[in-house]
Amino acid sequence: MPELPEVETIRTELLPRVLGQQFVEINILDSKLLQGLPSTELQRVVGKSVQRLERRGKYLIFHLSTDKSLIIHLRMTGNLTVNPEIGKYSRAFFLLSNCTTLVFNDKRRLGVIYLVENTESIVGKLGVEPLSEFFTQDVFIKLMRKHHIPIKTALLDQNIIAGIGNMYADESLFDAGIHPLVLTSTLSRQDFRSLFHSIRSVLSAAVNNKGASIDTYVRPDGELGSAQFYFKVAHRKGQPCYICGTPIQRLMLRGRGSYFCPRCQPQ
DNA sequence: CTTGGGACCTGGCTGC
DNA sequence: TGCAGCCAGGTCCCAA
Repeated sequence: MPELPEVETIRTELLPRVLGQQFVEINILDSKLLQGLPSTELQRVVGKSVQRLERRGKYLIFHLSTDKSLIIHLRMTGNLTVNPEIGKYSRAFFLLSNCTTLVFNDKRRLGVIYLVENTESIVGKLGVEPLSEFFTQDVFIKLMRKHHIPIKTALLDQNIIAGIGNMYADESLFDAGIHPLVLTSTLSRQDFRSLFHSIRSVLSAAVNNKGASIDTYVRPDGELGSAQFYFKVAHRKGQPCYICGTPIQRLMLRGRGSYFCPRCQPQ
């Protein structure tokens, strides 16, 4: 699933292909993508160029040479590729002035495209960027201590920290040796310090590995990411923990599967 | 404030 | 071989 490392990889690899380029042609194959925005509105982007490509949480923001910005969220199964064939799951494609074709593919049709004047109307509620300078130990501890909820629920709340999804929440908690159900209010300062460093190292390692190609995620050029090869708990139910050999378990938390080692992450 | 559930969505899997 | 039923999880929404 596209989480922060996947969206960041897409951003950096797309950047040289789209920066400064004009939209020449826009084709929406699945109008559901636009969430009710008339397709004709989106056509007004034709002739505008990409001034800046930004990631905020799991959102990708195309700042254009107009007062509107194009925002894409890939949700569960979306990806963005350049110059591929238009396939069964292609929902939209964009032709750019350098002849790059940008294709939005999405098997499960949950991905969305917004066109807005004020990007804050979409991303304004998002919490702190975990790889930014604004995310410090003290900020993290203050944010966590405001809540009394299971730590994994807190990590998944995009309005607290932006960009962590199910896979990297599990990996971070394993790295810090913290059980996903432990309440934020019962964790020690040392627990938070440890988890803070785990979040940063898990996310930055995954960015360096170009994201995790589980299910439908591919990089813009079609290549796979390799972060999945380094997963220690995510999607490893029943397999032995690399540290202690105990079989990895899975529990349900707010309708999401949570993978953890019952021995390394005691409750 | 928090929790739990449902909705969206469909490919892929299981089991009969 | 077919088909029903369930699962995957990012985000939003509603009821309790």
